[in-house]
Amino acid sequence: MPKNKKTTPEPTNAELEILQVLWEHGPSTVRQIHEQLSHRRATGYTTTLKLMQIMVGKGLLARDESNRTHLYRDAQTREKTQRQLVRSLMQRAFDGSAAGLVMQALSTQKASSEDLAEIRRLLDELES
Amino acid sequence: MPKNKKTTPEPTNAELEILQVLWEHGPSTVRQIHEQLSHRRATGYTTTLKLMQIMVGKGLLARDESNRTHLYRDAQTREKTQRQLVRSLMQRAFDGSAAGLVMQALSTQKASSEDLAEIRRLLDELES
DNA sequence: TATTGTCAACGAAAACTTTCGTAGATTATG
DNA sequence: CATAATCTACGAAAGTTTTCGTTGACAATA
Repeated sequence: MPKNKKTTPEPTNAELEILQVLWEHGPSTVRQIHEQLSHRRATGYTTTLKLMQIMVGKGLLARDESNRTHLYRDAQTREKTQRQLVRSLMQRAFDGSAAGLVMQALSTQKASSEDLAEIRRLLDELES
Repeated sequence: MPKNKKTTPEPTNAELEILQVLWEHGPSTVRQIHEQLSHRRATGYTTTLKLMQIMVGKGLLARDESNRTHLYRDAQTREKTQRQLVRSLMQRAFDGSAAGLVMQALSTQKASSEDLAEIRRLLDELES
């Protein structure tokens, strides 16, 4: 009985870690997610399970229950989730300024020259 | 007896709202912050006060107690805090990719052509 | 079939964040 | 001076997130 909220809530930090694994590996079981997660953080299996159940409740994940071992996948596209997070940070810390955020991002960590080229291409698109 | 943590923790959402007001108006009293804040959210004066006291404890704010009415200011520069948040989001949702984050940010909201030009300048710098 | 292992479900504890009521001190006002 | 207003401090309640122990169902296997 999924909740019927208008908007999907933002994933919490722990939830995002699970999403990252799903983004990298595609639909997975709890066991698989937990396996990957345990390389980064030290939490129990049931913690991961519980989080994923909560995420289904929130509409962040969907699952296939046709087998005993459920298969989970992201309910939103990666891009949609990322956009939501970026928009949120932009509002909360950059007063809504995309340029401000972009500039901090670029000065924060060196992007590869391919990345920079791709950003240029995007700029060209946006200006046309 | 201030804590002596090596790194300043990330501001929470409510804390970030307070920082935004400080960024806009400069060093302020609790009353002033609360006044500004009340335009966006509905919380009591003591809530704002308590948050700001916690923020001092965390090292997010500093205060001048020489007068009865304390004067608060940000303990980190705006840019430092923003970079910290951007870096965190980059890690948590973009697998450390600055380019990925930048591209979502640019496609999220139209930046002005001056902004775009400024970003180009930054790209030029980064490539040299 | 009996034992062992894996799974989902549940609930509650622990940790963290946000809220505000109350108290005591200081300053302003009548 | 007495009263009211304003401020900091404190602590605890309410809300949210993260953690994990335990249980019962099912499956693999000896």
